[in-house]
Amino acid sequence: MHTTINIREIARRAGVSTATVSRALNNTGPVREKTRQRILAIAQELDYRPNPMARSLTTKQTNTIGLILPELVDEFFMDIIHTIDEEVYHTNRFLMVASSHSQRNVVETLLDFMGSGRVDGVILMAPQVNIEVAKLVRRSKRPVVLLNSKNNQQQTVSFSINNFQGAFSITEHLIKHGYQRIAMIQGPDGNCDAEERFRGFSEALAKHKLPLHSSLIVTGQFNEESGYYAFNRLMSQNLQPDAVFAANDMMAIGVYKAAQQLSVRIPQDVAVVGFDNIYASQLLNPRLTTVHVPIDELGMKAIRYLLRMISREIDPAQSYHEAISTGLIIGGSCGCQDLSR
Amino acid sequence: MHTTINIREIARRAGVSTATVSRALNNTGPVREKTRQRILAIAQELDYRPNPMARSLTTKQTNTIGLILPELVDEFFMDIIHTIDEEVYHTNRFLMVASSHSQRNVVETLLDFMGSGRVDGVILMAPQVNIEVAKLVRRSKRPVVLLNSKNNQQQTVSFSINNFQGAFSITEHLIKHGYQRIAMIQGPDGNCDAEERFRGFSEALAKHKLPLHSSLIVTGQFNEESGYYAFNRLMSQNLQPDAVFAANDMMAIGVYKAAQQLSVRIPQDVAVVGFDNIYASQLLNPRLTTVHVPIDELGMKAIRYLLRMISREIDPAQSYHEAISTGLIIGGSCGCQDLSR
DNA sequence: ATGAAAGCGCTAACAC
DNA sequence: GTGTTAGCGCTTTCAT
Repeated sequence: MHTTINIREIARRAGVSTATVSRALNNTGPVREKTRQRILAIAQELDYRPNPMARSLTTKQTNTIGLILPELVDEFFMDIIHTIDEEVYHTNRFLMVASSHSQRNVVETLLDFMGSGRVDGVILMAPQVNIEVAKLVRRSKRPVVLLNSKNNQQQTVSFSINNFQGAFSITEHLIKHGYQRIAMIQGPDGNCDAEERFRGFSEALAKHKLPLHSSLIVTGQFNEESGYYAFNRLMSQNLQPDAVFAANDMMAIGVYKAAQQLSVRIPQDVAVVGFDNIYASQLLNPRLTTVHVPIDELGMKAIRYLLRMISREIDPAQSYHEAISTGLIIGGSCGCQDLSR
Repeated sequence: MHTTINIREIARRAGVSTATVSRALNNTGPVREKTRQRILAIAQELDYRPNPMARSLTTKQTNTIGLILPELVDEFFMDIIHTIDEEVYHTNRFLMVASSHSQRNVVETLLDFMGSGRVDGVILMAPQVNIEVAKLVRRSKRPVVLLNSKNNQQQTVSFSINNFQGAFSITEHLIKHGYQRIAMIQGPDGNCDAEERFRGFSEALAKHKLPLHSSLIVTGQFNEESGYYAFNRLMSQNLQPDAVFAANDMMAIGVYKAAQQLSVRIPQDVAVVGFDNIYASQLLNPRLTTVHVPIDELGMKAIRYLLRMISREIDPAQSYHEAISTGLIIGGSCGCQDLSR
């Protein structure tokens, strides 16, 4: 088994110095055309591939992007990975993916990624970013782009879904249907997506002078199971809702399951709407009315911005925030004539 | 902004040599306990993190695992990533993810990952692995584990779903229902999952002496749209099926949509079954009868095996193959009493 | 246009 | 138990 071929070997065979080989291969500095050709030919023939570690050691560039997600489940996160991979691939870089296995660990993962120079930059999705993490991000030598974090973090770069606007619109949509007792199944405490969605909900109620019944507000965990239990709880009390806004589609699916068991008809007895527009939401019967989250756009903007920070085309110290608009997807679950089936 | 702190700085402050620091930090070789403590304290205080590139350069280990998937879409692949990340994380490694953006590119990605030593090993899912790739894998210096590839590749390590068995069972299940004209919507040509599923289907028919009508075999692309068109085609011909086996759930979803538009009732008019048991399949009405694919187990076995190859606990030159059994998920779409709703 | 040589930060013989 | 030193493979001044 032949030993790994390195730049010295190429240089030796071409009868030049390693410096020249380096210049020829990287198009950095002048090399006589003839020499260039010779070097390239030899490198080609030997299938030479520069050792990325050695290169990184000198250049301090890894050509690697880090992506930290809260969890590695759901098509939602898959879409993020997909979009970012696409962009990373086209710029000849690599993608490291990690999930923040616990809140404590966002910090560790971040440190491992950045502190030691394993990546050139990080995209961090952390709907529950705490102060410690925020501090870390601000101090980081490598650029970091935040996704769906509290947008009041100063001195950071972040992109997020306009949760407020989405929640506000869909709530107004329910109000225009004439529903009077609109319940909300909130997302988990401390999750800023959840908070913003709740804010959109309550401000829409306020605008239309509808009361906010505390008994109609329950908290879920953004998963199917909690939606299921939440709906059961809502229907078992005196004040029953005529419409339910689940803070995400997974919980809405739980609502559908519970409704079926309780023989509650959607939307005749209770209207249901969600948030995210996941693939499964279109399979529900009736199709779920929900808020479309342009996840591709989110990922795309984040990675493009990060790459420009890395190339210093944008000053990494400059803070920036952008909220991406959502859109309403009308199904039959809100009481509208469902056009999709 | 202070310059990056390195091992020399730690050594200087501790009044020892870099060698000692290295030994203390890595628990390799003897260090007097008192010295150890001092070094550790200083490292801690300065929040010192060894440069992984420098380390890799000497040790020839990257602590990074490469994962190459056909595409970065679907919960299916997300589950793979999830499982592998979990294991990778617990062994203090990192995960690089890439999709083989085109068949041509499996080769390039593989070469980039391995040839240059960016990763310690690779998990490659390539249902259409060609000869060029197979050769590459066999020659590779770094261990490679193949997922769902043709299991007749010699001298490789591979894990796969037992597609044959799954397809055979579910086809037999349909036969036991008494269906006589069972159609199959196949997966794409050259895809070995697809081929095996078809083989299971046709052998089951053969075993029960049922004819294989070529007009009842159509080819899809493993996506919803192609399932939709395939079903339309099947229903528009003289010989209409009384049951349809879609080679994966996504195509089965397409079948459901087409059936609804054609006012074909499932299972009264035509029974439908799928393969994969994706999340969405349980949302269909009636719930889809399908084959459960233990994707977690697949990912887990692959990564565990790979790690053992990397640690030389297992000889990487030794070839190995294991097929993971599937299970039947009974819904209402095959004509069985659906228990789930 | 090319080469010599320093150095990136770390590990691992080998010496003491 | 600790230090010296030679790399690992590459890029990059600085000469020439």
